[in-house]
Amino acid sequence: MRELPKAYNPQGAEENLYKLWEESGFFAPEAHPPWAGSPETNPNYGKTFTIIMPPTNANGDLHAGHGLVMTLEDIMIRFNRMRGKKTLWLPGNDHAGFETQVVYEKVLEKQGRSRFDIAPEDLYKEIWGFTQNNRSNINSQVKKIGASCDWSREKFTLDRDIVKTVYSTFEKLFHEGLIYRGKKIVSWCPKHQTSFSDLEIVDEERTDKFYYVKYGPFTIGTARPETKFGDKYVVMHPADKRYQQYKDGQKIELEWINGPITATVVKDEAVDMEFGTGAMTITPWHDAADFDIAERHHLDREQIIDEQGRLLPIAGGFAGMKITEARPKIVEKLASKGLVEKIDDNYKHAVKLCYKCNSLIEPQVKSQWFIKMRPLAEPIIKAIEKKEITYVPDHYEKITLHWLNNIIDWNISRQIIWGIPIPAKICDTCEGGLPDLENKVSTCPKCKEELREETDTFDTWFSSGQWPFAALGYPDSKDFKEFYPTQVMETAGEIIFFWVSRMLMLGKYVTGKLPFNTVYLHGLVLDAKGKKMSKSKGNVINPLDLTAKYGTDAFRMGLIVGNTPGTSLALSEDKIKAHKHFANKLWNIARFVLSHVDEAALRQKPELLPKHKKILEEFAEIARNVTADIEEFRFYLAAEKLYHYAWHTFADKVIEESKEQFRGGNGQAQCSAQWTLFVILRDLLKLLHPFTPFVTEAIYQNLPDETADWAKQQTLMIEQWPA
RNA sequence: GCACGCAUAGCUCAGCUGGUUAGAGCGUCGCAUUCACAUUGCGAAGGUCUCUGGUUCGAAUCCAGAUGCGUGCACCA
Repeated sequence: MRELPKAYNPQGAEENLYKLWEESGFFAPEAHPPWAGSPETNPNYGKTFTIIMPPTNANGDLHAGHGLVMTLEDIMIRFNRMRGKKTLWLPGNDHAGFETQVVYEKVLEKQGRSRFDIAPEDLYKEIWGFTQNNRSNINSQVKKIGASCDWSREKFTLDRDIVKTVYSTFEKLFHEGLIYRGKKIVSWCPKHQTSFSDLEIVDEERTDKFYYVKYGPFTIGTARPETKFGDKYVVMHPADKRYQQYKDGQKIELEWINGPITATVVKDEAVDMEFGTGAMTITPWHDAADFDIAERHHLDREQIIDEQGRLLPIAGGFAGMKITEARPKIVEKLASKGLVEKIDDNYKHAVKLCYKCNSLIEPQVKSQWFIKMRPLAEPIIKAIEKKEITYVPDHYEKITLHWLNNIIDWNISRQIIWGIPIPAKICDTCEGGLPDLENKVSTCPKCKEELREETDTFDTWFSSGQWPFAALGYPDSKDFKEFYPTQVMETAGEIIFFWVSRMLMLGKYVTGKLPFNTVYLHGLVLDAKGKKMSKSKGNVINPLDLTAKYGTDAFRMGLIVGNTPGTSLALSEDKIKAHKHFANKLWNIARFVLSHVDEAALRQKPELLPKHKKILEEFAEIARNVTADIEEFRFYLAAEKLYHYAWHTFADKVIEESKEQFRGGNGQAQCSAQWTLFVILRDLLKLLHPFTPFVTEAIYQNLPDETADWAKQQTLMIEQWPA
């Protein structure tokens, strides 16, 4: 008979429990509990289970979404560990290039400084220090969530060996013709002063003015008159009857914004005859569709707007103006020359914005490094079609296929200092470039000119896209050989293209094997009202406040119960509170059982009453169902079933009815009840452990040391799963 | 335009392969308390499962369509 304190106090218990686990050494896959060491006692002997933790951005605190990641992955890890698999959960941090630089720019801003005033190497050192501080901070927060990951294998995306792997991938891609340096139109953020890939751009529907402007004999439509200074090509559809008297290549003299120019007629099928007047002029330097037309017809292109978003000297009197202030003035000038035919005030169109600062994206023509994605995507499309990858929820399969089938080349150049430098030399004459890992090449192989060192860095996703094999020590390490490919990639549905799909492509390309065979995607964690959390809205919920208030187990249950994969979850404090009650209920269940169980009596299995046999059978059924639910990633159901069983079956019925046997004082009935209650409590703790590791361990540590058919382990974490 | 979702109690959502009176948490109302637990227990109210049609012995669940909401991608002179 044991006496537990009246209420469970998570605040006092959790830190020591985590320490107990960590010091036990069982976070590492090498350590196996006594029962797991042979195929006779462990049906999963020799099997591995590996999750590579999505590397946490080393630029701030843990947020609620991280809480969900850590909980989901910890559930899978603890479950598989208890099932006897050699289980590895590899933690890591991401330098998160652009994201971190943006965060750090805000830090600088507060100090009245700017990144453009700091020498690049000094800035790099500062951000390095910043991320190192954040790393240790974040790791301690991850521990508070209860993550049972192997800290001895923790990696950072800027570790020397990771960078080496990233470099060799870059070189391999280049030599196999899959990376090229090309002068193409890219999305440029005038605020952040860097180019992006297509994924960092968001669209927004806007209503603007649409101007009909006379262009010689034509009327052209435009929403951006400020880009039109250099327009010297007027394009129409070859089948457009309205313009059939104008021939492709025909020159026309006309009066334009800053005086007379010679325009050239171009016929191209990209023009939509239904839109505007069916005639348009093009600005290839600042518009992707125009760029394509210019490419097809080998037309000149000229920069009109500089990197800061100001007009260049070609704009004549408007040079130096920001485009927004220039626009009305330019329209005014056009109008004064009688060139504005009409203005439509209600033109709805989508504009492209920087996903981070919502600045208008100004496309620019730049020489950047691109990856040809088509050849990388093909094998993944085939793998998905052959069902070599399981998506949870499965509709992500279609979403991925749709994206892969329409994939475009990936710009991996970023004009920021915080990142992995692109190890290459570039030629300012031919604008080509080549990898030069050992700094050996000095003249351009094509034009024999002197090369200069590339100053751009890689898109962070280029390195994190290689994370599973890089973090495991590809190609020669023992870990890579033993744990790659991994089993599950669990991450946010939001980054399915950014990260998951690119990991599949780069992993398959570099190692020949898919990096994982199951992709589990969770939705967003929203605030209690269902709104996206953001610092500017001030509705960010700090997970550590909640764990401090209600206990980590309650927080974890609040994130898991009722949260189906792929759908977003409104994080309600009430729900977490309810699960604090659950943790306490569990504690009191244990309090009752342990105070009614005679340890000595457990050393011999009693003859069980038929009703107790039936109760144990029903419990075994629950255990089997829960096991199947976890194996099939229905954590929300498994958690709910256990919650329900513990409270409304075990406590409300089994325990209540057992009081009769304890009151009766009948020896056999009482022994049968004791045995039944104890076995269910013990095995219920095991089943609940992946979900609520702390309270279950706290109770476990108070269990008797042995029974007729069982001996207590060092920690509940390494007990054998009861189903 | 193409694609992918969602629609169930006042609120937030479950309902896994179609099968008896559709569930949970929170909220509301009532009752109970020295006996594991007030961080509690018991009970109640509250749902034509968006609509229409179909498949089926049987549909919240499968199929088709409609309506509403959301998301991604593309176009956007």
